[in-house]
Amino acid sequence: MGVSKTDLYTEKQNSIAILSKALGHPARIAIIEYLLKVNTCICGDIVNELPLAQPTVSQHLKELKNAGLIKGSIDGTSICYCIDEDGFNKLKIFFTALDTDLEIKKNKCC
Amino acid sequence: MGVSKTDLYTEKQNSIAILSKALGHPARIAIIEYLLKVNTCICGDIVNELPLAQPTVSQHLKELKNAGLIKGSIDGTSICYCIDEDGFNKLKIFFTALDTDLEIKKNKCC
DNA sequence: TTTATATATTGCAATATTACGATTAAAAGA
DNA sequence: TCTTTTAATCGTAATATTGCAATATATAAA
Repeated sequence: MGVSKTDLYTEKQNSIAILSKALGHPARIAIIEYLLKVNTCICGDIVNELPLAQPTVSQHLKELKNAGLIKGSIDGTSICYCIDEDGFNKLKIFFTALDTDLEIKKNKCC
Repeated sequence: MGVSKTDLYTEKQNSIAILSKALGHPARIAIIEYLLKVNTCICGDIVNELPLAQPTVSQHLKELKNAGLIKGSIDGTSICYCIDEDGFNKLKIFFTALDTDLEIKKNKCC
């Protein structure tokens, strides 16, 4: 099928999955790392940075934006992109709780 | 194409992307959450827990195992699964560094 | 107004993912 | 040995993703 039954899971499960999925491509990790380094940049900067064509970069930016991991604001003919803390905070909360759980339980395995 | 050019990115970028991608489906988040709750379980337990058929669950388990997020060991006719800390530690390191970066720079946006 | 610049959108081909029925494999018990 | 139990694998259909050329859009500059 290729389609996931999102209505069968909790809102939190879907939310974490959407955020994780957006980070599930090396180009998008590269974009995030670049944005962390330069704080803000325009699409063209990323096109110069990555070995991908402009439409492909634009598509990756769209996915990161839809997931809530980056923000973009119009600045003349270009668009200024930066990290969106909201998305990363949600992930941080999830992984922190997960990590606490693992430490308490000392990760009992089989 | 549908294929990502993994050789064009750093090992770290690919590694984080693979781990994130594995978490990019609500069923797999549900499996992780369930494993955190019960520590260890067999495939059949997850089949009872999730609204998915046994082959589908088996496939999701395989992906989580390949990514290094869970471990499985043979126990008679069944297989005992548990969290693999190694994968989650890699993610933790990435997100912790990212978070430190954001706090230092106070996330300067456009 | 025309032209240049920057980015988004469209359309398409190649490939990957998701889901499940049917089947297989492997160990345990009768 | 035969049967049951448990989980993996195979095959397949439906859908999603990735990447790019071509095109569209929108603002700025000349």
